[in-house]
Amino acid sequence: MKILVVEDEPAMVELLRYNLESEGFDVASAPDGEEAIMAIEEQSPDMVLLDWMIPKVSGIEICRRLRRDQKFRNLPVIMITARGEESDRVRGLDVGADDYVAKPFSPAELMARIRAVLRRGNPNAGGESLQIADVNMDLVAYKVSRGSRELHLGPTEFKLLRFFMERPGRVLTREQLLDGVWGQNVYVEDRTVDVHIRRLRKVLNENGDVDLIRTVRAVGYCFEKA
Amino acid sequence: MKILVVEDEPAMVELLRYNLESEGFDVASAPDGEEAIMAIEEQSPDMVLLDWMIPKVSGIEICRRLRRDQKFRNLPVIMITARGEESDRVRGLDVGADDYVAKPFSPAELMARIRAVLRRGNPNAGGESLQIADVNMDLVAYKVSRGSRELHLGPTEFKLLRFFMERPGRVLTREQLLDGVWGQNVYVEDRTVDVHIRRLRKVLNENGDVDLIRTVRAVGYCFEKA
DNA sequence: CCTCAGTCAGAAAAAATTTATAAATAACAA
DNA sequence: TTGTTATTTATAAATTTTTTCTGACTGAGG
Repeated sequence: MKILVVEDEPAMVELLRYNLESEGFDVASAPDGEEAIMAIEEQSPDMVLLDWMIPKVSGIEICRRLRRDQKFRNLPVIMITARGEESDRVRGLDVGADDYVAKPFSPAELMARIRAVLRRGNPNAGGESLQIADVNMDLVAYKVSRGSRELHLGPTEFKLLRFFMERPGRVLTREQLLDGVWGQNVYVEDRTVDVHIRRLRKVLNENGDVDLIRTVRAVGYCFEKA
Repeated sequence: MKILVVEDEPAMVELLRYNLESEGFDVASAPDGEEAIMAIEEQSPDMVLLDWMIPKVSGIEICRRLRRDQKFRNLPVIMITARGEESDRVRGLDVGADDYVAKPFSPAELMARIRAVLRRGNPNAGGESLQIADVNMDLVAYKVSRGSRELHLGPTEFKLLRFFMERPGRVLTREQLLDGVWGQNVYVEDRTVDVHIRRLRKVLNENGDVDLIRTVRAVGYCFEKA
């Protein structure tokens, strides 16, 4: 779980880094708005702690941009700032921040808010199994079954199916699948996805079961919800 | 959008009701924990404003129960309470509340927090589907339906319809359509647009439905608003 | 060995574009 | 109005292109 701290005061960065690392998070930091934007693109953190008053591009502006960008729309953002005025708080939240913490803040409360925001973003976390239609994936035992039939999946097929089942009903592009299943800086061909889709289908539909994976031509694939 | 207010002081309920209704929410209320639980089951609100100190079953306990219940795991909860101590705030958030507001609070800030929490819960709200007349386009699942009938569109028809539905009631020239749907440096004949319009019409009006695409002679086509 | 990931290449399927022709509409003159 | 003509759009069929499917092959690693 990586958290990007966007803050220009080194002392504050260190305070946050210390607390976050104690909670087991990876921490990256950026001292100003421009670097923040680059860091978000490059490191794809799981959450951003964003100071309002930072050089170059303001926190508010960054937040607005993230919310407009399809790719980062759901990236959790907590705004941190010295401005405690109510109107500022309202503005911070309305611009799309997930939460708002005023300086000076208590580290324990900030950590609680971080946990709360992350818990929301990942409502599946904590769940030990996924169930879509008649397909069940046991994330603890790493076993998958369709109906009463146990399925044997290779590691990649497993991750692929999991990625699908965490996003049922969504059409996912090959690029999204490669990023999510293979990892972001892995170079493999687009066609590789096709092949694994085929293998997954083969196992999933061994009996005459209906195909739950829908091909959306020129876009990608979708695991059907119902 | 229905919000359940769980609060035992009538004056506070009225204050909240007034503010919420001004923002266009439906409001239900429950004076204690037991009634709250029933109200959640029966009315299935979209969000709960939960006072910590209420009779019978405490707010904390209700929150805990909701978080354990598969059915209500994702129901947004904002805790409201007189207790402003940091340890209480941490506890409120860690028990699974989506946000925490201490009394006395400013109505404007509470409303901003409500909007923020609802926005999160509904990441689909931000233009993930288009609806014009009885035609619905789901941009996440890539599914199009007219009335209750599902339609099958090829990639180009899909993009074309999307382009139209994003600009209902506007007459679009073939050139505009080619730029918008095909891309700006693609050379294809004008007639190609006609062909795709025809295919789109065919699918859209398979039943005896009225044609929503109006031909504007010597200009182009228009997707009718109503 | 055995399993599995990745690549490739040809087959198959689906969809896009062009072409040719028919139909519709507008413009205009009688 | 009524024909006539020119222009524009509709439609089906043919062709081409794009995209996906599929089986087979290779090599890595247990």
